[in-house]
Amino acid sequence: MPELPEVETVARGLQASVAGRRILSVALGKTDFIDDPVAIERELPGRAITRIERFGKFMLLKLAKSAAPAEFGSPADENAPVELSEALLVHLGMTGHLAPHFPEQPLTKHTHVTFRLDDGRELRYTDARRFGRMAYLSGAALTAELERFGADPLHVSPQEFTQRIRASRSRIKALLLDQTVLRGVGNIYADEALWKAKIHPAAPGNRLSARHVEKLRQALKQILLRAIELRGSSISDFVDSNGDSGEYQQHHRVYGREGKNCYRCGALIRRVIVAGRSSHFCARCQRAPRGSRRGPRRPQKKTKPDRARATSKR
DNA sequence: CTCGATCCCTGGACGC
DNA sequence: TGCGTCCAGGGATCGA
Repeated sequence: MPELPEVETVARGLQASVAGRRILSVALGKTDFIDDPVAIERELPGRAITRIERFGKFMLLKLAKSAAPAEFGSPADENAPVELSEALLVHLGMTGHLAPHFPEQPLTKHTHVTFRLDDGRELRYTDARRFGRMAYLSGAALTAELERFGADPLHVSPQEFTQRIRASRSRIKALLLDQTVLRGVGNIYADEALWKAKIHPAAPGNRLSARHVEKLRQALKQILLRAIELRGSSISDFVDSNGDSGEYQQHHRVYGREGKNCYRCGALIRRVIVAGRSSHFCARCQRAPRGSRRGPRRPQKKTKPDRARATSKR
């Protein structure tokens, strides 16, 4: 469940611990979560990690060709100050970890990528479920990839936020989770922000008042900033690049509190599926939108004819 | 345009 | 103790 605060925490840790290091070699394990494994093996060795930043739920390890001694008389250099942008994108998915280790530390299970660094350490990526993603991108491909994503909830202007939310009839919970609308928000912080702003997760974006939308923007930003201060939420196995847990899970108001009392009004916290995700909310504080009745929802209990093995792939 | 369903994957929780 | 089953969840994809 690494979302924006958790990824920010990890990125800051890596910025402090491995920025400036050069990658000497790459070792890959399972690669089905890597866009182009061959490109990783080919391009990364020799590159320096100049900086680590968060982009939505991604970490961007910015790379540079480390002082490949220019050949004599390579005139193009002046106008082409190195590849303007090349980076390794790392998405932690649900269970991804990226952290430096000393070579003598035993490899933990599910370690799929190891970058040997020029200071003797290894930057290791582990991911049990492999819901994460890794990709080496440069130039136009990098730009195009990043442009797919929406606004950063920490920096989006009130105007843009309002425009993005009210432009859609989708339910607000779906909009918050949609990375092309906002980048970085996941299930936990979406629920927390909606609770704080007193908005029902199933409310259509275009039916929210301007006032509610602005309240939501502020709630989201406050919650994310506070969560970053507390180094994220550790609910399953999240730890930062130092192996430390976050603390924000102790401040959750609705997430994971189904059946407990609302901290604001005392009513029971409920959990329903919205946009295919568990959504926790207070039925009293967060009123259901008027027209959202949809009629009695047929539970449509378990539909497991059998484990269909029809993989399509690609 | 929007939605639900399905799949990917594994570990942990739970029932027997 | 151990096995089976369900669930979690970000994101891609497909059909409705």
